[in-house]
Amino acid sequence: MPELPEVETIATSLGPQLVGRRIKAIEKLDWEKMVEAPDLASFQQLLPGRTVLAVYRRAKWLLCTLDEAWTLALHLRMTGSVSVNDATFLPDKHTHLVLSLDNGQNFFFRDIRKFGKVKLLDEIGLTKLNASFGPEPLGPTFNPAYLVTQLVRRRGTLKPLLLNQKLVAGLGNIYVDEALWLAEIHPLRLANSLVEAEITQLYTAICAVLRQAIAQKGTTLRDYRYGNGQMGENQKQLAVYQQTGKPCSRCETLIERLVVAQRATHLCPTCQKAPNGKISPLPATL
DNA sequence: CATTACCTGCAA
DNA sequence: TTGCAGGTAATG
Repeated sequence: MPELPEVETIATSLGPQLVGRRIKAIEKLDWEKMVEAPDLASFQQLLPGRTVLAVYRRAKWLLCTLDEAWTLALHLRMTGSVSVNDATFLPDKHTHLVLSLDNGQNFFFRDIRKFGKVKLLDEIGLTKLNASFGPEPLGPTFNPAYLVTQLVRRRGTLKPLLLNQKLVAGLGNIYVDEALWLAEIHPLRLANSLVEAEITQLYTAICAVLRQAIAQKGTTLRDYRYGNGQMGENQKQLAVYQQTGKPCSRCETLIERLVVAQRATHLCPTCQKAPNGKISPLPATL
């Protein structure tokens, strides 16, 4: 579910609820496979007693800086959500991790599909996690020049590359489709076929869709919530994602759905001209 | 590069 | 009943 804007929104709302709190105990942990590191016994031994110093996001990871140089890292994957609740609120069957806090509240990690992951990282683990991702798209090292150097030397289809967290961190299926529509670029274009002007346009579009989505507190399609169960608003702004059959807001052509890299992909076939050799000849205007 | 696996719930 | 879902790792 959550991509960069959703995890960013969650981190922002979670910070005031967690920073300064001490974790008293692990009250529930009934899906042990979600603990990726360290081993389960160490996780259970090390976490109680830690104090939360900061909450932030890197890529799609939600990171809680703890004392003694530990970091609690959570990945929500498709259906994960977190919340902080009064002690009277009991976890349901999908809530697989509950941490009691020193103010009497409980931190919940709920995940219907059980794809979510939690790790307790030392400084080396955190460094390795950071190194496994490309630049933050809204940070200083992601810029048109970087995108040019990355795309010109890569073969392969554009959309899967944009989903690759090593190229740029935090994009997922929603925002890749939205950015490609905004940039008027077809998802099946080969990465090394883009000219510089298109790459600059793509860069601008990626930043724009992410900034708008953050301003809208994320896209709630089904499960995503932030804060006290609130829904995002960005689903009202989607141009193509899950808009199959509706008219394009730029040209009125009906939005189409296809499958690219095994992922549902939405586009305007008029605005986003078909790539050479894949669907139809590339118009000379490109 | 494509396919499969990991899981559950929901809509068609 | 089938297909589909915001993600990613593992496997041919």
